[in-house]
Amino acid sequence: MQSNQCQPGTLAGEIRVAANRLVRRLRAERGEADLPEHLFVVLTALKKFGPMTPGALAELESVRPPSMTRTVNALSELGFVEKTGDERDKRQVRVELTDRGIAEINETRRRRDAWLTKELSKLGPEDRQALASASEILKTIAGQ
Amino acid sequence: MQSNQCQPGTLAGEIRVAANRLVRRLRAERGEADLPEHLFVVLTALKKFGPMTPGALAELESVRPPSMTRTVNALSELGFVEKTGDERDKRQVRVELTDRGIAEINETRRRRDAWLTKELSKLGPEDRQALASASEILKTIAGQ
DNA sequence: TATTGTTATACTCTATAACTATA
DNA sequence: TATAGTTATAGAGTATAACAATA
Repeated sequence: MQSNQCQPGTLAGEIRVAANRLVRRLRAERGEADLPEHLFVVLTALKKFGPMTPGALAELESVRPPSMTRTVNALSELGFVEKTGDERDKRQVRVELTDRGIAEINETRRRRDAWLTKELSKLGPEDRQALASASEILKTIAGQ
Repeated sequence: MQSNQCQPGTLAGEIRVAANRLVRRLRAERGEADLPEHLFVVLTALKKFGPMTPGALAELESVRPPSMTRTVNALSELGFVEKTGDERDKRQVRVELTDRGIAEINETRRRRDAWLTKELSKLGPEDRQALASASEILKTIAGQ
């Protein structure tokens, strides 16, 4: 059932379809109060890696700089990040999590993954392990 | 390294971030000539399941009926599907692959996954197996 | 009345091109 | 000149609301 998908070409299509379908489903399941995905991933990136420039965030998330400018501004208006100028290179901007941003990550995490968490709880440990491994692999591939 | 992601809650976040990042990356890698993802997945669904109504396609892909109407019309204008009225229930529409649509699937598959296929070829068999398993699991979860 | 699908309209997220400020 | 970021504008894909046709 799975062995015939181990050729790289076929597998690529399977992965692409699965990822796109999941993203659409997650959007449909997301509650009104939840932060949109592209905002939330920036908060988690800042928590994981510390303060970053908009350019670095754009590269990490595979979007163009103007898109990240809008994302960062939206987070700033919500009070979840703070933009400060770099002293040494005044072209650069430092984007930093605020206390409210950190709190938002923690509160949101519990709420927003409710549907997917429930689905995952129905799986056996082997399936969960496969998903954990796959997540790591895909994040690495997508971030190159 | 992976065992700490096997709690359903944490894992949900990992999967969500990975899926969204991959979708963005695939969009960035996609060539000009390639069919957009939401059009392509409908062609593959019709190939796999045979002729379907727009409503069934919308449910399968987790989009709303008006969105699927636009998708099906775009495919119809490209000559890849044909819409015919149901004889017995004249409200319903039957969406069917054309020969050109079938050819498009085959031609496109080879082209469009080039980048991801190349990345997957660098992986070992265990990683590929994990991705194959994960794709199946995620498609099932997202399709419910 | 309920169901299937469409049209009209608007929102979200992204991109490219052009611009400003700094190095 | 080159780089970091922003502003202006447009395109793609989705949604909700209102509508038409049929059951």
